[in-house]
Amino acid sequence: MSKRANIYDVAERAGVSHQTVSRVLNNHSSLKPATREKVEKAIAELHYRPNQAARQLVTSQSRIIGILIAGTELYGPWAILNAMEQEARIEGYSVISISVLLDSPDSWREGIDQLRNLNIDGAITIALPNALVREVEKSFIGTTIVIVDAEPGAKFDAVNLDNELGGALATQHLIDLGHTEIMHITGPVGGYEGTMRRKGYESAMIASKLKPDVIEGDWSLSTGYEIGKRILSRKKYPSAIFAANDHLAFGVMKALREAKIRVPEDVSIVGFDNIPEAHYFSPALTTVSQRFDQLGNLAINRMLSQLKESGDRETLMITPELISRESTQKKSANKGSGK
Amino acid sequence: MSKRANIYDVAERAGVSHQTVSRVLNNHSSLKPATREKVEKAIAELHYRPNQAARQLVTSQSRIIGILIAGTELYGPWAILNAMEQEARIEGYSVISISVLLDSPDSWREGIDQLRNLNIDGAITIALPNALVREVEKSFIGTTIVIVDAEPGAKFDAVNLDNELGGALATQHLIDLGHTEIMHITGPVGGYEGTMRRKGYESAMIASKLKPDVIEGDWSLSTGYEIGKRILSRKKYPSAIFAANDHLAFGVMKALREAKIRVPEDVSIVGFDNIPEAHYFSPALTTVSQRFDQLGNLAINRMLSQLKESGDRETLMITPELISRESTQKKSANKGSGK
DNA sequence: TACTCTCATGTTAGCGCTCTCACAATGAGG
DNA sequence: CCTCATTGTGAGAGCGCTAACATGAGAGTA
Repeated sequence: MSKRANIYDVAERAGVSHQTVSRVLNNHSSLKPATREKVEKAIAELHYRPNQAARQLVTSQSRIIGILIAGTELYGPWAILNAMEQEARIEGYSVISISVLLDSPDSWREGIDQLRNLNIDGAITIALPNALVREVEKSFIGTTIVIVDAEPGAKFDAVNLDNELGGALATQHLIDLGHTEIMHITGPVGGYEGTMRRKGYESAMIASKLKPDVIEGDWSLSTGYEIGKRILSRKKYPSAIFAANDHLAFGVMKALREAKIRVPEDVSIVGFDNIPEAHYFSPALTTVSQRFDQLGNLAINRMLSQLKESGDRETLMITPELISRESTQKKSANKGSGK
Repeated sequence: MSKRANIYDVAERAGVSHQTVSRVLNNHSSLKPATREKVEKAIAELHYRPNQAARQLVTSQSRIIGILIAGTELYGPWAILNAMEQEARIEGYSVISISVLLDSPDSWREGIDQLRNLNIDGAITIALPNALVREVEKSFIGTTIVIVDAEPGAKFDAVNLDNELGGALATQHLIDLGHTEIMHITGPVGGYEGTMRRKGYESAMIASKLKPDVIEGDWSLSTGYEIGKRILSRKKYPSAIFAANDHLAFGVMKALREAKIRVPEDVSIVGFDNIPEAHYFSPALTTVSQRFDQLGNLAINRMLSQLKESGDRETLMITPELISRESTQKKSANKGSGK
């Protein structure tokens, strides 16, 4: 195995010109079946693989999609990324993902820079804060962009979960169970998803003439725990809590547990995301389920169709679903509030 | 913004030859500072970025590392991958990850194929079944390979957690608490990590003259749950269980909870991995912690040093640590066994 | 039989870069 | 003032591929 074969080696072996080999490689029409077979035989014998760099150089497309992702601790982004990778592979594309720190603009710039140095055909952003999405839009002028789980801009395709609906669903579930003091713990401020979930919560509350009670969080387990403790230090605590994601809910539940407050008997809890652990938690977590895989697939499909026939901008929305488990129950008259 | 600038455009603007620009780009010595500055100014003004494809074509290296990963549901591989991406970025490398299905050799072939079509400088495998690792070794002859969390071969660098030690640590912890009937739920058969953890368990048991009691599992929550139910249907159940990962432990705990068997009062449970949720579970899970980030960093460092000065093969090992939480306690005489 | 027209294949140029080699300019030593 | 090393810069080739154009062999038509 001296050197990697190139297109001329194949051509020589097959007794044709290198151009004919290229035609076989790219599935051109007007090729005699016999010729094609000869070439394919030679390709197989030499274990020939086209050099992607050369191909990229001349076609100026890499069949690589760059993905900018934040919040590396979280299940959601990874699940989406994974779905994207699978879907892209089917279409012969690959995916390069760069993950940046949610709260470090320096790391944003660095990530964007690296992505720009790569020859990517398009960029997808997953769950980025609004400010970073704007940054990406500015940096990738001329590049196709698809935005996932972030504030849609008019200029780019976006694929989102209907976070507002999800927030409303969660809240309405608690209202339907008779709760009136329902607190909401938000995701990080400046993030699209959290903002929309909060909006859903607020409108559902107001629609039922209830007073919203919001405390700002982020997506982390530890913040959930901290906030749980903070809630307990109040004079009065709510009978139900809607946390903006499952991790926050887990954190809160730990704090409640430590204070011997029972879920769901004393406090009902709803999460958001339906991460795999939610079903197995004790008590099993009522949550809003989102199809991460679907989100990923849709995003890739949008990207590829933009790449092929750059059509109109679209914002797709997928619909969340409430999964009712053990962590929520009807409010009982004698419980839920006061210390 | 008509077209992307190339090296000649920069050269013209700076009043030098393209070759001098190339030298600036590649940090050659023997360049007058004044010349360098002129060129850098032109680069900035034109927003010039070198075309990677052209560079790859001539240098025949892409500065991209391909990563083959399995078990997409799991926290561990993603955490490792994430660490790798960060570390690679520091060195100016990028990472392309391909994830394959643990139990589908078809998907293995496909993943390997895609990776081979890419111009990667090296390949890293994460947590693959032994059979797949062998497959990778065969397919990437001539390519630098680093194996993470899998059976080390003599021919390649490997970076592993000391899984055997981890298994022993977990088991010994239970033995130290006075347990004698300690069951182990393994990871998937044919996987390196699970096998080694089991080995650690078995030697610890035998060293204490206890009889190993093993049931084969995989890495999933649902399998943990199924096995939990199966254990309960026995005449006698153990007073302690060591599950090969945290997800299995969570599953088992749910099954126990449903049967009103208390953890840790009736049964102590130890997991493995220390996923973020472990600390927040109810009861908080005693587990064996592994530094996924460290694993990822080491792997990238091995890879890069191989790429630079292909030295000797090494197998690195990192050390796990037992994290004792609420799910384990001293065996009390009157409990733990029988229905 | 000459003339188009199609199909199948070959020839050539060039994508943007790095590498090798050649050469000009500078300065030290005789 | 000439030689010779040393340093800085330029010219040209070529990496492996695709796209555009060129060519030749048959088939179809008058």
